[in-house]
Amino acid sequence: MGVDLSDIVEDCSKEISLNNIKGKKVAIDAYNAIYQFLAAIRQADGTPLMDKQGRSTSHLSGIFYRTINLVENGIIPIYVFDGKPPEEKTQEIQRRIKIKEEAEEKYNQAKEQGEIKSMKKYAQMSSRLTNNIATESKELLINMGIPIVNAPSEGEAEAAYLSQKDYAWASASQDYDSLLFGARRLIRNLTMTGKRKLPNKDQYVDIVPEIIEFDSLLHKLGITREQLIDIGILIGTDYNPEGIKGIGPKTALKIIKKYGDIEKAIGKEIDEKEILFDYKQIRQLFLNPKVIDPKTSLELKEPDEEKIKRILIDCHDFSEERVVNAVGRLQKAIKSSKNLERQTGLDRWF
DNA sequence: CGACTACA
DNA sequence: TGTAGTCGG
Repeated sequence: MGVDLSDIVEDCSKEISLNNIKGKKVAIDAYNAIYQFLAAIRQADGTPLMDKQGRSTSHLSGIFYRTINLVENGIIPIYVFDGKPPEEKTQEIQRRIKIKEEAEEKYNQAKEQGEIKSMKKYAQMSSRLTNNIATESKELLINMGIPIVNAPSEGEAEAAYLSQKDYAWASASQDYDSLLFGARRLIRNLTMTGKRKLPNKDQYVDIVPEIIEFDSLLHKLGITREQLIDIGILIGTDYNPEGIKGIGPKTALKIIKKYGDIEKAIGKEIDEKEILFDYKQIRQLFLNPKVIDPKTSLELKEPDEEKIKRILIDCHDFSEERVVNAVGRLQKAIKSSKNLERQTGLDRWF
């Protein structure tokens, strides 16, 4: 689940109103978003939304409606899809597969005992983002007129690159990895709806979008990007999920600030024998990830209403009324988004 | 998760 | 007009 920087980042994380993102392009980590939909859009017993053929449609519902909401709010989403993960991620990918298999097992047990709550919990944990789900999601987005980018490798890295090169104003993900990849801004909780249920509790909390600005984060912590990466490596990243035993975010920050980098802390607060990974190589994965330059500006396009209807209504049994209504909202929203862009573009000349 | 409905 | 509850696929 990426690098857990929450403890050292939270002081720098500021609430942001959707109004402040109006007219801006946001590179969305598509896998992160789709995974949330797959996990969350389910019935009480954990059954996902399905068409008549029993194929899951949770991802389509989630992408469709959330994207329209974003565009209605003047935000221009750019969905960034993962490519081939680096070799170094293999171990973490295997670990995740194992967790899902175990969750499936527990789901079956809960099902036998008719424990609805557990069924949902383990169904959520075992949700998988298949190639087919990614392909279907891309097809829907393209027909909605939403720009997508196929990352050559890590989506988070590509999203960070897009923000560095000004193809996007910010990147959006629940994970902090794009900060290690150098994203200029990271938006978390990029969603409209406020109240969310706390896991396992009958309590509700307000979920609001928040932003972390890369430069102010580094300034506030008094470190460089290289040092932030070293901190991440000590805590544990997708390339070394185990991190270093006994070192959490707070300790990692303290160590790196005191010694400067991992090398200089070895033999002091870090026992060399505890480093069971090639930290220099992992550093390079974050500093020089494989990315592509899209070369062309990423813009909204006119949606293809007929194609969207064919996908959602004909193929996946969505309600015609709902889809037609939503497509109408989307068309209108894209038009005003174009107007907004034209106006702010003109403003620069006056 | 987000749309939509029911109800104060 | 706001929100708790349920449905969607």
